[in-house]
Amino acid sequence: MNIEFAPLRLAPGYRKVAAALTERILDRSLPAGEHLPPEIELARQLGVHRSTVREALRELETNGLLERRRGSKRMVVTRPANDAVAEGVCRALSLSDVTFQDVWEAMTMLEPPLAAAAAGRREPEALAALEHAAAQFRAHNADAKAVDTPVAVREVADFFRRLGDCARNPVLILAQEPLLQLLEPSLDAMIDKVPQARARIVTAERRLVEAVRARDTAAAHDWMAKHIRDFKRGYELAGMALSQPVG
Amino acid sequence: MNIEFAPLRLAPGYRKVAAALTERILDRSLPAGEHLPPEIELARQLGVHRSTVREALRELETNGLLERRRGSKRMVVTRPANDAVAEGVCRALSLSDVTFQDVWEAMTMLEPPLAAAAAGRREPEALAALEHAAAQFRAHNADAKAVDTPVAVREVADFFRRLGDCARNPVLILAQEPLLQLLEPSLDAMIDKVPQARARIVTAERRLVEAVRARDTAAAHDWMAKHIRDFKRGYELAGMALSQPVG
DNA sequence: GTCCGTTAATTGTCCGACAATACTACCATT
DNA sequence: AATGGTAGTATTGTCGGACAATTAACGGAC
Repeated sequence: MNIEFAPLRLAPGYRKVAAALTERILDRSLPAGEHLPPEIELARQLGVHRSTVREALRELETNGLLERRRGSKRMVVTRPANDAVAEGVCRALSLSDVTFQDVWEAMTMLEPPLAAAAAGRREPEALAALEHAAAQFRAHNADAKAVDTPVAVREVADFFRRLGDCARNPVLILAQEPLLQLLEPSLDAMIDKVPQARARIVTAERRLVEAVRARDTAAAHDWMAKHIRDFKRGYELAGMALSQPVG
Repeated sequence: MNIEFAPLRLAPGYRKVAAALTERILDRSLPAGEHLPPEIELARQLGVHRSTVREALRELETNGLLERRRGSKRMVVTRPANDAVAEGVCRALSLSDVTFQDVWEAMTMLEPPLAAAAAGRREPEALAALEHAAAQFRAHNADAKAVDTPVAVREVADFFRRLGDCARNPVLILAQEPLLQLLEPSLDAMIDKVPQARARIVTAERRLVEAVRARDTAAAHDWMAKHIRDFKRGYELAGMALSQPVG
C-alpha cells in the first residue's frame, strides 16, 4: 500500500553542507570578507549537528574559501590565495613523479610569451615592483658577498611573480605559480654548484627589466627564452639528471 | 619560581594530524593504494580523539589524497585526480573574475607548443585515442544531425585532453585542464550562435591529427594556433564580450 | 581619550552512543 | 564445486553533550 521510498541519501551530510556553502560563495551571495554565523548557528539553520558542520567547514577551509581563527567570531569568507592553490597542484604533480625536464618544458612554453605580455601591458607600479625585485637579487648576489641560497632562490621566483603581475592575467599568474614552487628546490641545489649562475641570472633580469620598461615585447620574449634555457644549462653543468623527479 | 612554559600548541590538533598524514603520503611511506587503519585505530595511535582524526581526514580527502567509502575498511590512499585539482584552480580563478580574454590568452600561449610537443612525441596508442576523439566529434557534428551542445563541447575538450596525453608531460596536462574547464561554459554558449563553428572545429581537428600522425611539429603548432584564434573569432561573431567573466 | 582587566562568545577537543553501510564468512541450492 | 543468498561484523556517518582555550567586545580606571 504505502510505497515508501528509501531516504536516498547518496552523499553524506557533511558533503552536502559543504556543497551548499561552497555554492553560496561561488555565486557571490556570500561575498569575500563576509562573516559567517558561528558553527552552532549554522548547525541550527541547516538542521544538522555541529560536528557535521565542522567537517564541512574543514572542507571549505582546505579549499581556501574560508578562513577561521580560534576564539571569537572571525569565520570569514576569503578568496583562495594563489600559493595555496598552487600547493595543491604541486602535491598532485610531485606525486605523479614529474621530472625537471617536464617542468622546464612547461616554462619554455609559458614564460617567454608571458614576458612579452608583461612588456606590452606593464603599469608603472608593477614595473617598479619588478625593478625592485631585480635590484634586490642583484644587490644580494654581487661579488662574493652572496646571501644564503634559499633567499636567493626565493628572490628568483619572486622576479617571475612580479613579471606575472605586469602581465595582468590571473590565469597566467596562477599557472606559473606551481612551476615556481616545483622549481625552487631544484634551483636551490643547482645554484650552488654553478659559480656563474648568479651572474647570468642578474644579467637576464636586467635585460628583462629593460625590455619591459621599453615595452619591447620581442626583446622580453627572447631574453626570457634565454633565461629559461640557462636554467637547463645550469642543470647540465651541475651534473644533475634532467629526468630526475622534482620535489 | 617554577617557570612554566606554555603548552605551545600553535597549530590545532586536526591540522597537525593532517600534516603528519600528508607528509607520510608525500614521501611515499604511504604509497597510493595503501589501506589506512580505521579512524579509531588512528586516533589511538596519534593520541587524539576520533573527531579530531575525522576532521584531519576530511582535509586529506578534500586534497584528493584519500578516498573513503562509508561502511567497511576502504580508506585508501590515492593520487589526486587531474580534474579534481583543476576544479580547485577553477574555483580560485572564477572567484578572481577571470575573463574569457584571460583564458584565451593563456591558451594561445600554451596550446600551440603543446600541440608541437604532441606531434614530436606521440605514441601509437595516444595517437589512436586522439584520432578516435576527432572522429567522434566529426561523426556527431556532421551535417544537421548534430548531437546536443553539451556533449559536443565536452568532445572538443576531450580532443585537447587526448592531445595532452600525446605530449606526455604531466605538467602540461594539468596546466591545460583548468583552461578547458573554464572554457566549457563559454564554448557552450558560443557554439550554438555560430553556425560554421562546428565545421571549423572538425577541420582544425583533422589537420591537427594529420600533423600529429606525421610528427610534423610545425604544422601542429600552426594549426593549433589557428584553432585557438578561431575560438576568439567565434566569440566575436556570437557577439559575446571578451571581457566577460567566465564561469 | 587611552589603557587595561573582565566577560561573553566561539572554537578546539573530548567523551560516548547509535544507526547506516559495506565487507566477510558461512550456509544452502543447483 | 560453483553460485547465490543471508547473517554477522567492522567501520563510517551522525548525533548529543561537555569543557578548556582563546579571542573579541565591553566597561571601568587613569
